[in-house]
Amino acid sequence: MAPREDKKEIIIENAVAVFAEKGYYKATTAMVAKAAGVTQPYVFHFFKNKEELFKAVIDRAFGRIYDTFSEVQAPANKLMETMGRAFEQIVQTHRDEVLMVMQAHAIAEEGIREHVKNLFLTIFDSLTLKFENAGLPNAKQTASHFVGTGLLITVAEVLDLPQLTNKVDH
Amino acid sequence: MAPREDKKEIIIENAVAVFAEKGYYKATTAMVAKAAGVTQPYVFHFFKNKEELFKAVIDRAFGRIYDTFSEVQAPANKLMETMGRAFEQIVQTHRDEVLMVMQAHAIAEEGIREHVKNLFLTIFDSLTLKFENAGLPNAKQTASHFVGTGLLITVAEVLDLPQLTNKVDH
DNA sequence: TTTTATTTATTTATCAATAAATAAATGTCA
DNA sequence: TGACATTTATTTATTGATAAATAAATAAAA
Repeated sequence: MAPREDKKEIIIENAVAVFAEKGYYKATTAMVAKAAGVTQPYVFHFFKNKEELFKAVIDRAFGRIYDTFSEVQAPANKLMETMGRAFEQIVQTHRDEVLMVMQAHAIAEEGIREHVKNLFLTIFDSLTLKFENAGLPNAKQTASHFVGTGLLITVAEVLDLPQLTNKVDH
Repeated sequence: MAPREDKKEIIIENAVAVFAEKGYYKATTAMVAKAAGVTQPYVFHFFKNKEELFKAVIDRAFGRIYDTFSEVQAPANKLMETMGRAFEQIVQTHRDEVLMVMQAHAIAEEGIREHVKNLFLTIFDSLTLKFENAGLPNAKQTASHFVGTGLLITVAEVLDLPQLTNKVDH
C-alpha cells in the first residue's frame, strides 16, 4: 500500500488538472478521485471537504508562481523582461495551475475568496518589493502593469485567443 | 398583467444582480425568479434553460461596455485617459455588469465559453480599431495595455482589494 | 370563449458527505 | 519464527439536500 502522504500528493496533482479543466463547481470529487485512482469518499479522508481540497490546490498554483518570481535574478534594466519570460515559462510548463489562479477569483465560496485574496495580494506585494529593491521608479505602477499583462495573457489562454498575446510587450 | 416583454426585461435585470453576486453556478433560477417577483418555472417560459438566461445577461453587460467605448470621443493625446475614465465610470454605475464580464470566462459550460470568447474579441478588436483610427502608434499593444489594466481593476473589484488600483495609470 | 400570462405540483438528476465494513501492513512477544 | 493484536489504508453502500426542468392547472384579458 502507498504511504499516506503519497496518496495525498497524488490527489492534489490530479485535482489541479480536474479543477483547471472543469472549474470548481463542475469538478466533482468523484472525478478527482477517479483521476487519482482512489474512491470518491477516500478523498475526504485527506481533506475535510471539497473547499479544503481546492485550497490545497490553489496554494500549490500560487506557490509556484510566487517561488518563480522570487528566484528571478536580473539587472534592473532587464528585470521586467526576465520576469515576463519567467511567467511565460510557467504558462507553458504548468498551464493548469495558471488557469486555476485565473478562475479562482470567480468562486463564490466566501472561504475560498478570502484565501485567493490573500494569495493574490502576497504576490502583488512581493512583486512591488522586488521592483523597488531593483531601484526601479514607480515600483507599484510597474507591478500593476506587470500583473495586468499577466492577467491578459491568462485570459487569452483560458478563452483560447492567442491573437491577444501576439505582441504584448514586457 | 404585465406585458410579456416587460417581465422578460425585469428578469434579465435581476439576473444580472444575482449572477454577479453568486456566480453562475451558485446562482439558482429560483433566486433570479424571486428577485424578479415571479415563480421559478416561469423563468423557463422566457429562456430555454439557465444557460440561455445567462447569455442574455452577459450580452447586456458586454454590450454596455462596447457601447460606452464606441461613444467616447477625444483628441488622440487624450484618448487613452478619456477611455480609462469611461471605464471607471461603468465600474461605478454598473458594477454588477463589470463583475459578470470578469467572471464569465471562468464558466466551464462550452456554449457560454464560446459566447464570451466572441464578445471579448469583439471589444478588443473595436478598441484596437479605435486606437488605430486615432492615429496612435502600436494600436494593438496599446489595446493590450488598456485591457490588461481593465482586467486588473476588475479583479481588484472582485476581490475587494482597492490597494491594487490606487495609482494605476492610463 | 379562446389566447396569454402565470402558478402549483412533481420529476429527474446530481453530488457532497457519512458510516460501516474490509483488507493489508506492521509490530510484539512467546 | 510465527501467531496474535493493532493500526493504517481503502472500499462499498447510503443518505440528505438541492436544483433544473417539465407538466398540468388556473386566472385574467381580449
